[in-house]
Amino acid sequence: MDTVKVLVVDDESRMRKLVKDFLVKKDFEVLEASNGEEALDVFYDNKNISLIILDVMMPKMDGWQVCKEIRSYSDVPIIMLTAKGDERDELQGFDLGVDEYISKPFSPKILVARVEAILRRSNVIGDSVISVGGIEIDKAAHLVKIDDKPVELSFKEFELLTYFVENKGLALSREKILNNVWNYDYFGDARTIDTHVKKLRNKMGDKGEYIHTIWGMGYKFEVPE
Amino acid sequence: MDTVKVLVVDDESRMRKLVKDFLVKKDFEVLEASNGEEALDVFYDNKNISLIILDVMMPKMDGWQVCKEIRSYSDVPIIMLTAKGDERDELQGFDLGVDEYISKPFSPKILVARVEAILRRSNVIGDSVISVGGIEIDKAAHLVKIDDKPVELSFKEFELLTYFVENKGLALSREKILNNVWNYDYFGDARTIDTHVKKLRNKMGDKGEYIHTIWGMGYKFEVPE
DNA sequence: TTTAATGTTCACAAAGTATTCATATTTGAC
DNA sequence: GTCAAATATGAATACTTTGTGAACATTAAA
Repeated sequence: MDTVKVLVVDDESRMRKLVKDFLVKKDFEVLEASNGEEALDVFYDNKNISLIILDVMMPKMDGWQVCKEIRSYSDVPIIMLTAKGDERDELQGFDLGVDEYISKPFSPKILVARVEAILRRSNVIGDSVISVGGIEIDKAAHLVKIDDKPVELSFKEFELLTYFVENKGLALSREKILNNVWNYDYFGDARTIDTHVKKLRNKMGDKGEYIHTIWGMGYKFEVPE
Repeated sequence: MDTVKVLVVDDESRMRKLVKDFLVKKDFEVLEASNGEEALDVFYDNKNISLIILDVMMPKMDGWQVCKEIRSYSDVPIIMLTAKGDERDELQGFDLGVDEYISKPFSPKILVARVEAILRRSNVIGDSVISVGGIEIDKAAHLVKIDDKPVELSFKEFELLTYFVENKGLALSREKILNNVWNYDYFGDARTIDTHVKKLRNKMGDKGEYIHTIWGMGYKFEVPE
């Protein structure tokens, strides 16, 4: 399986190093940022960051702002680190869509354990086979089977189908699809998606109908009852 | 939407009540068990329990055993409660597939916030579904159901209905509707709204009557008592 | 470097939707 | 009830979005 990328954001390099060392030991790939602005830059420049560990108190742009900004684009899991033990702060964090909230000082081992727990829950690690309505996606093997027959998909087609399946039942705007299957800074034509959807539908046979067009909005993957 | 079921397992009834009260306030349905064996019974007798809050120290069968047992059958999210602050215990918990680990004493509000965070991550709590008088609008899925039957609405119709429902009971002038459902710089005929209202009413069947005309003023969405 | 596969863009056809408009109907004031 | 103004309605038209095939660009493999 590919390495899992984690972005660690803290203004203290000592703290970043501490966290990084423990994550690297568990085979995570660690990216770093020393303030909020940098965090956003790094996040948008790298496509598949799986989790963000975010310090609250930072110069330029604090953790809350970073969290808000990122949440408007992405559902990536976020763990907040803070020195304060203020309950209201913590509740505020959860309202912003934070997944976990850890007070300094903390045990690095436990931080890593929580990272793994959250990634497990968000299907990033663990079972790499998703199966829905006769469609079987093996992320680790980069393989798709439909009704137990292998289907040859290109890289982008695979990514797109995986994104659809992982978000089944949800209406997905072209913008959202671009942000998640392509890079955030992709400046291409949104119609590219249409072309890929067309090819996907063709290759999927009957099951191509599971990808519904929502006119004026985007697409939705849905399996019949 | 259906209520979300949470199973609270603790041998102290005082503790169960505390947790239950806070969960009920947030519209969760709470089931209780006072020891490990009971917890398993309740879990297997109830199909759709969405999350388990599990005390570690209990007579008969402790939290770890319960967790192990349940994990061999189910991926239901589990939050462990414990009096100890022992790191090794906590790591052991995560290894067993625990999602969260909270030390007593804890803030009930924060417990509830963590419950919600985990359920959000496991896609149990979807983006809010608005439901009024038999009309159900799922914005995330871009879907409208009337009396549990899906209704096909066009993009504008969907937006218009959503606007009505989100402002039920309020008299809405055409100008206001134009500014909110259309763009502020929309330069078209206000009669356009009439046409869309007409189509909406048709597609809504009986429930079309919920959109009232306010003569000389605009429209109002209202459900009968 | 060449070749093959994949990804992207584009133009046009096809489908679906929004808007306008003419006419019918309803409403409230007198 | 009558009238004028407002709203409802259906059909025609204008517009937008999407599907599709082919050309072009890019990347990876040979």
